[in-house]
Amino acid sequence: MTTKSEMSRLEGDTPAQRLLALLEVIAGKDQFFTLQSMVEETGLPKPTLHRMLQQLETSGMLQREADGRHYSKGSRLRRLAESLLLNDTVHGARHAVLRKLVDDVGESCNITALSGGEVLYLDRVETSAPLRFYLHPGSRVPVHCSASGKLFLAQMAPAQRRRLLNELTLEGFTRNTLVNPEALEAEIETVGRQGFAFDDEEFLPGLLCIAVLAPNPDGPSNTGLAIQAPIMRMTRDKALECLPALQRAAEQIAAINREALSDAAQAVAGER
Amino acid sequence: MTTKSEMSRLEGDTPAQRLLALLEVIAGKDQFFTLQSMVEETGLPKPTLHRMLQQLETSGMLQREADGRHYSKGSRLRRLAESLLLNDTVHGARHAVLRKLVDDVGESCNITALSGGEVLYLDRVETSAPLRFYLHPGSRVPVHCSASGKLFLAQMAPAQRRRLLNELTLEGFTRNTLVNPEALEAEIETVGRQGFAFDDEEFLPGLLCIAVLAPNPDGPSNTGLAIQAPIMRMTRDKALECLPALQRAAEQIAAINREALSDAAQAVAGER
DNA sequence: CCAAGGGTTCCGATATATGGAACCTGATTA
DNA sequence: TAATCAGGTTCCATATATCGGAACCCTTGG
Repeated sequence: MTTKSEMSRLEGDTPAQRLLALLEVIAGKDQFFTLQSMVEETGLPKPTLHRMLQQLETSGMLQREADGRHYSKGSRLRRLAESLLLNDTVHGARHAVLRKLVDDVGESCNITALSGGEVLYLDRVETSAPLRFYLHPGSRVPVHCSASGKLFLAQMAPAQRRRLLNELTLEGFTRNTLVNPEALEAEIETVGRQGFAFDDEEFLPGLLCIAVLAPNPDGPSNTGLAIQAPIMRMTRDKALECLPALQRAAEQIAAINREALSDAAQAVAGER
Repeated sequence: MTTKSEMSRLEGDTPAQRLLALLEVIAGKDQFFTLQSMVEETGLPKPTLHRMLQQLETSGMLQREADGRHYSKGSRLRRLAESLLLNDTVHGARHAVLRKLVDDVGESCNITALSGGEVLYLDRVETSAPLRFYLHPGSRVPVHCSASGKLFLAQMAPAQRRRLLNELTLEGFTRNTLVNPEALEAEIETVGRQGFAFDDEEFLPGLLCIAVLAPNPDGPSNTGLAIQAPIMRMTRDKALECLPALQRAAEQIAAINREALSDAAQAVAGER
């Protein structure tokens, strides 16, 4: 079953990226593993893998058992993982705000960012209601058919926006998707004036979203916050009722971002 | 204060290892950071660091804020860390056994392995008693003056042992350190017969240890288990009273190792 | 309009990675 | 005891990535 099926051959353009991909495979293992088992799992040539594992071993990321054939995760790797998770209060704080918002409005919510001309889902908390859309952090959607995407567009300088939109094809996903540039411009103008945006089945049939930006007084914001619900439970009017809670949450997230930025500027070396 | 003090210039012999070291620095950051701040912290040339960060960004390990200057940890990095910690029940299980042993005997205990001719501390749980030696996982001590080290030596074939000891200098740390090869051989012989070993102030003055190996029927064991206590609270006789508890714990750890190995051999692809 | 402090790009010299093939090693089998 | 085999390890010519000084490009802020 693990023969030659769908192993992704450790994609990556550079050696370093391939090594990270290897680390991900290793991270998922809950047992000891051997060179050979990794060869089968990743499809990499044996000497290549041998070299990679050797590097990880000499740097203390992996360790070998007595037999010299089985590897397991080293203490340095574990410390790295712990440190990564411990020192991520920014994400933790954002996530807490998100969770609270989901509690308040009873629908799935997510935090988004503009990345490479697309909207990137940074984090997401699902409602507990049985009927729901399943979208996960890390996925991307086009700007022109996303509520927060339209907000990102609205805060751009016109020239900048035109440059971006010229490179993009306004792909139509549903009957409601704005594929006409003029219509999109008009919508963006409205959205910019209002300070919030809808996505009324413009990307997925049956999905209605409302979004705002985490306000950033010093310039454009790259943090969107959106509620997503099936139209079975949500209308534009109902969504508007959630707007205050949404804006409150957005302000909290803005405060978290602001703090993280100013901390970084000072770079105080205060460990606890 | 962060000017030119003691930044370690990201040690590492290969690019990949340097990148991992960079990841460790990033892991410790709890805020956004910029290229420039990393240059100051690591001493790496700007273009080099720029390339590294770029690689991490394009692979989703990092992400940039709206200003394009501040980086933060990406979702893929977070997932990697979570996966690393979640799928490490081997370590978790071992640690639980260790913790229980510390409860039972009331003194600090650790799990060790032989690595590159030295004894490596894999894990350690401290007693709560106020007076204690502070040694941490990842540190190394010479084989000839460590209780578990002597056990590792005792299970080697004589030729193998001689090869190792010939390369080592029997450095003396205390009055009790066995620096005489004949005396060491005799001790090893005793230790091998008994199945347990003492370190009676042979490495650190005032520190007494007793160790056993996690038994491995299929060959030599690379897992030692030791109790370490200050002589204020511990004598050889008292240590012997702890031996049954120690051996019980060692057997449990052996069972955990055995399981992890057989799982690995089968390499069943069962996710939950 | 001109600095100045970042970030980004260039590019030739250099160091690494690559992976097929050969080699070693210990365990099993004949 | 020798032949076999399944890993692991090493070799090495070639392809690729890294390195980092220097120059370039932005965005502030005077």
